[in-house]
Amino acid sequence: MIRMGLREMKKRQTRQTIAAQATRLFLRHGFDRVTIADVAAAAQVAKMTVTNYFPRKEDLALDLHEEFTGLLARTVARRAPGEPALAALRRAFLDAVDRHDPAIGFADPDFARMISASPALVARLRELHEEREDALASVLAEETAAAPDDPLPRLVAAQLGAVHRVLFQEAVRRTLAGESPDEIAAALNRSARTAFDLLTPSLAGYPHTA
Amino acid sequence: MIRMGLREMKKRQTRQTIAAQATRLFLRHGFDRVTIADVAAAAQVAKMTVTNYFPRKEDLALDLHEEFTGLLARTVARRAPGEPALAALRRAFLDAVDRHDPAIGFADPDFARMISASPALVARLRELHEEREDALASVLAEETAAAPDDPLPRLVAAQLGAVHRVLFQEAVRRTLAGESPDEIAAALNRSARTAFDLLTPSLAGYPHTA
DNA sequence: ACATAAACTTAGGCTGAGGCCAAAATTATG
DNA sequence: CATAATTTTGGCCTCAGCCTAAGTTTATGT
Repeated sequence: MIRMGLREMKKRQTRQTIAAQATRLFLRHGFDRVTIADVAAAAQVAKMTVTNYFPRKEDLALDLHEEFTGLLARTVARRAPGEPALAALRRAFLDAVDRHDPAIGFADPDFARMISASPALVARLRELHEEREDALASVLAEETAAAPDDPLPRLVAAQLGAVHRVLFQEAVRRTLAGESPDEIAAALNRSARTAFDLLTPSLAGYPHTA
Repeated sequence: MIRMGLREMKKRQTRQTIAAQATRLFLRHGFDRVTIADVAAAAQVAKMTVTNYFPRKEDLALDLHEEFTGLLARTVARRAPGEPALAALRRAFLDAVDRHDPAIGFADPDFARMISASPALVARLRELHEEREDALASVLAEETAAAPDDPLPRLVAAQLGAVHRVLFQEAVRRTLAGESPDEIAAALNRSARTAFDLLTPSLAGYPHTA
């Protein structure tokens, strides 16, 4: 049994209730037409409490953060010793496609519609993609013991991040177009192979183990 | 002489005055501490007039839009027939470095500081990078007569866009660090070569003219 | 030249996000 | 059981973004 006081239990409970009510309202009425006050009322807490748990309104809808932004960095950090980053990410992505993993873009059509319809959420998603790329760049810089102003880790992270961003967007686009998860998976599989094949000549040897 | 009515003249004048006053205030006090009402007062117009010309407050500080977002697409569209996109962009970027072109990240330290200090402006900059990438993707898709769901043009555009984004960020970072334009140009030249060399194995043959 | 139409500007008000604060309620700790 | 730490609360404030209705200026057709 995990050590956890009553206080922490209640916090989780409150946070969970707020997020659940928020998601419910957002899906029903659209992100922009639901106010923080509405969420607070539905969760039966004060407006300020909502803000305490979710500093920005967008976080109410995109409560992934750590899981999402650390995805690429974790995959690379945990890969087999000596394996190129590109190969590890390729494998991980294709696995995620098979799992219909939400982290690479699989989502309910309603959820996808909610996100796409809101400029604020789209902007937040852009920010998350960037954070994810930065985290990957950090791992690559560390691993290769690159000098602080060596542009290579950032460049490689940008290439790899770009691939994942484009594939994420394709998943969302197809979801909005009404395709089934299996159709989307098949298409993503093809696109991913195209993408990773494209980068292979440039990145297959990174990081250099020489 | 260009044909232009009195009305259009006045509009330009008003827009120019608003933008100038806004920039002056932003540089002096910081973006977030200047309100639209302040700008309106300084430009001696109504608050709503400011909003009419610049729907978003961020546009008051980043009034580049067309010039910036069309940069890559234009370079590729106007390159010599048969020249790879990568080669054209490489040449254009290195030229821009020599020119200390603001469009690739050269800016006054004060201006750079103003942008970086404001989350809203940083977010807007992300959005502009994305628009630029989308414009490039459109040109590439058109040129290669790619099928609507062919991921290749988007992937290539993402790679090329990523390079430009990383280099832009490096320019800003070095500006904030107090480096001189010449120092920055020298560093950017090296980084750009690294970046374009990195992509060469993957992209030198795109688009295929076969 | 004049009247009418079109376009732009204006003042004012409204909503909602985000930030702040002091007080009350709740939980933890000695 | 008392005291300290934390969370919640309600209320207040500023400002961006949007709207409306009216006023002003410029363009157009007769």
